[in-house]
Amino acid sequence: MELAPKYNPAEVEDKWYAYWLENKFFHSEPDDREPYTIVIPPPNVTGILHMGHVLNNTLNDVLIRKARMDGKNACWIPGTDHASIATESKVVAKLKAMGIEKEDLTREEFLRYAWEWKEEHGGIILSQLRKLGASCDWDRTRFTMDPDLTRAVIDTFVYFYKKGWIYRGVRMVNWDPVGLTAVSDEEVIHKDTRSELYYLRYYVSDGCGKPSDKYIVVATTRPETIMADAAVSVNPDDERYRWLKGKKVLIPLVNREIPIIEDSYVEIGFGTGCLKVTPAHDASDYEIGLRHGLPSVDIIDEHGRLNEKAGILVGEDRFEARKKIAVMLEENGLLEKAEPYTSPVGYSERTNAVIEPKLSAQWFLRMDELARMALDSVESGRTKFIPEKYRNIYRHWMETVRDWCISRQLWWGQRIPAYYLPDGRTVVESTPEKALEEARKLDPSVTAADLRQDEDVLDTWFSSWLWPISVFDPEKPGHPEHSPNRDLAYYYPTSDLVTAPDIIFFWVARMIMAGDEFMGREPFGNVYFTGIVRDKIGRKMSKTLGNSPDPLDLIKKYGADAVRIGMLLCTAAGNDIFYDESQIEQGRNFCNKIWNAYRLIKGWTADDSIAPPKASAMAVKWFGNKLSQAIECVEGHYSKFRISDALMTVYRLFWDDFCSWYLELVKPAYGESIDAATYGATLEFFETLLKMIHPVMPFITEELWQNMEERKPGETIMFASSPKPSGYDGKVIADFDMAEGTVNALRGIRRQKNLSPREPLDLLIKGEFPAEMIPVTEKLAGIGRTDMVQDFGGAAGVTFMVGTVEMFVPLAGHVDADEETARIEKELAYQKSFLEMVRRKLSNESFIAHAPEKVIALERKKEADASSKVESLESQLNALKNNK
RNA sequence: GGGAGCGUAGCUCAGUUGGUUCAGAGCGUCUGCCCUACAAGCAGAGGGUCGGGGGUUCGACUCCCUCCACUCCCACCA
Repeated sequence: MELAPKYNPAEVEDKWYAYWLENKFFHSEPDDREPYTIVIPPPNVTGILHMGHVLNNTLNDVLIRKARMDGKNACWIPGTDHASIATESKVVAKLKAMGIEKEDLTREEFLRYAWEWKEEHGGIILSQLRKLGASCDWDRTRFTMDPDLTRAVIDTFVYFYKKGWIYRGVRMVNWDPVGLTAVSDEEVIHKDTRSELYYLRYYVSDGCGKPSDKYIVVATTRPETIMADAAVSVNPDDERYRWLKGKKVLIPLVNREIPIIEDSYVEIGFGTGCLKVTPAHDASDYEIGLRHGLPSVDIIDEHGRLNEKAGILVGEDRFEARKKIAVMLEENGLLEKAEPYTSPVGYSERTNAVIEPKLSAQWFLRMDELARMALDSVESGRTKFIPEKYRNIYRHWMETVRDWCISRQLWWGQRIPAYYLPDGRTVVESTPEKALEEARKLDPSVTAADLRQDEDVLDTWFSSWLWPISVFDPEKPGHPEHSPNRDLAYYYPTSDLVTAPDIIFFWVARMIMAGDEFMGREPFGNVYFTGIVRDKIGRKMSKTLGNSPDPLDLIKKYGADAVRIGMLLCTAAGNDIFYDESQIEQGRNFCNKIWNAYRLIKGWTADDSIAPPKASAMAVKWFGNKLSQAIECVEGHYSKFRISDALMTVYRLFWDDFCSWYLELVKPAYGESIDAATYGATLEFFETLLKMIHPVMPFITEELWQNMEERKPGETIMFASSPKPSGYDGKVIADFDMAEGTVNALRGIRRQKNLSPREPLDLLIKGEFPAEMIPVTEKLAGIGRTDMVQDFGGAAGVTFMVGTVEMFVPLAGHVDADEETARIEKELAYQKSFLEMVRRKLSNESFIAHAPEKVIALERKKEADASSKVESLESQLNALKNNK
């Protein structure tokens, strides 16, 4: 088969992916090999592939393919997450477009639509991952709302409830007025936001609920909440307001009387030193309210609009109300001033709505014990973070974490298994039947119809945190005593987790907690944190900015291998990566380089009657050593998760050492055959290189590996064993470096003297040059004859040095004595000053006294080398003068 | 406001207990080449007083202090 001069990924990718699937190469079953397990960070079921997924899943795939070739039983569990809020809001939007309001539907009707939507759009992202080459065990695909995984979630809830760690209570929570649900602390993003700081006049009451002539000024960013004020607080040490003690003030506009209280929470120096206390709409005010027994008046409804209790501006959105009330205050002379002000405001992570602190009944999971165990697991090193800096972040979170609000006022998700008796008492059981049974123990007259199940569902992360356990054995969560099934026993704990740092608290920390609680050990050994993919100028990729390319377009244009390597080339763990299409181009170019190297090799005809030329024999010997050295280096990088370094090592090995040096050295003259021994070695090297590249570039390596020779059906490079280092002779590599240096110098001379590469030169060498490298330099530098000499004689030519070895090329008629003299003098000056520096160091008594032997010996060697160079350069100068 | 981290070539980054002729790599830039594997290529070149200042040391990109810049995480100053 004739190979095209350019690699065409489109022709090969689908073919090999289908082949891998057909043969179930990705599928894993427990056996007696060592397992290597990864669970995918499950993407949203309705999500589509973006560059962050590409980065993450490429890394996962590299690790899993590497492990597979290392002989481990590699298992990568794919799946998706039901993503409660995100999916529900998509479904709501879709229904709205169809003219259906969620409020008009029953829970069952809504869920029917939601499941329809999930069946239609769910899992698109998984099929996109296939285009990328992800070698997931698709037979094990999971969804967090699969019936048995849902069961695991419910059982977990029941378990913690019975343990006393889950409780329901009325608390100040983060309310998302767009998503219409409470969210956890982690789902609130604080952003500095520009607003106004309003200075309002609160008149002191005359004692009969009428304003006196005295007033105080209160600064607030939220004037629309004044109707919910329960007090105005000052600091007890604030001299300025001592006179206010025991007085009452009137809320502007509505003239309701509220007390002056004293609380040290109030900063004397901030604003006016007076704080309006609004317990229902501010978390810290709520605390103050509790301390002082103040009433809570909730004037904002679930949509963020003022309700009837506000008395004025009823039905207005909170931000509209703010503007309007500012005008009203102004008109009534109650607004002292308003100034621009920037302060942190909480936004919903999912809907980007401004969070409204709201008092409501929610379910919480106690974090203290779980956090303590999970902290220990990282502190002790049982779970390693890469890079390590995340340990600090993790520790800080664990030490300050508050109880986890796990209830959501949504329908899409796992419904909380709490059932209320008519008298308000609660039973928590995994099924309605069990609940009824328990309820009857409390009140024998209760019927199934009397029991009312809690309307809320659980936070999505309350199911995701079980992922590394439940994908293997859904029976286990909630049942620590249950003995693990075969899969769980074999695959758990998983090996490595690759994920983005922004879900370290949402997901990573909580998985560790669940692992500790139910399995008694952490769910993974290493957590590798990727960076965030940004565009060239550092902006986060986002749909609205339109700076995020569609990975599938890139794959179409450059090939999956190119996209993979392009993403990996510049990704140090934990560093954000600055995406630039040129990286993908570089990846494509590398594919092409591999392709063409193969075309060259394949074009040769081997002849076993030819003896290997000395240059080829040397090349084989050298590259064998070089290869082994590189393998060792790459293994080292992998073991430290330095993926881009591993990749770069292979890249340079292939491009520079293999293509530029090795292939050029063994390449037969045009039209001639290659000796069979060298040819065989070359194929072997090439195959080894393919194996090294395969984890990163699975498609092209499979294509070429299959093309190299007739493979048996069912054979694949995927299971070819990783190349192992076999030791190497540093001397051979160093000697070859010397030869490379010589070749480079000679090429320089040719260029400088404008000599054709075809015109053979003679080379005289004075000093220790490895004789076996002579064929190498001769072949690559076009040397006709090489002589080892004591003296260069007096002929005209160019003298140069490689390391400390002097070399000479006779070039009668090409030498410009003045030019040579200038060049040598320049070099001489440098060497002399270098020598002087070294000697100064060596004559420093302190240095001799303190420095270790090794360092001193090294300096002496430098001195010797430099002085021999000086000597040589000086004699070269003399020779030039004598020739004149 | 608290905490963490970073600052090395135009860009992205290496530099592994302070000591190799150590100031590096890839990409980009510039110069010259279509020499039958590859112009998605080949052969070369230029480019950094390692953020500033101080200190410890025989010796500092590396350790300490300080200042400056940037980034991230956490956070109830209205």
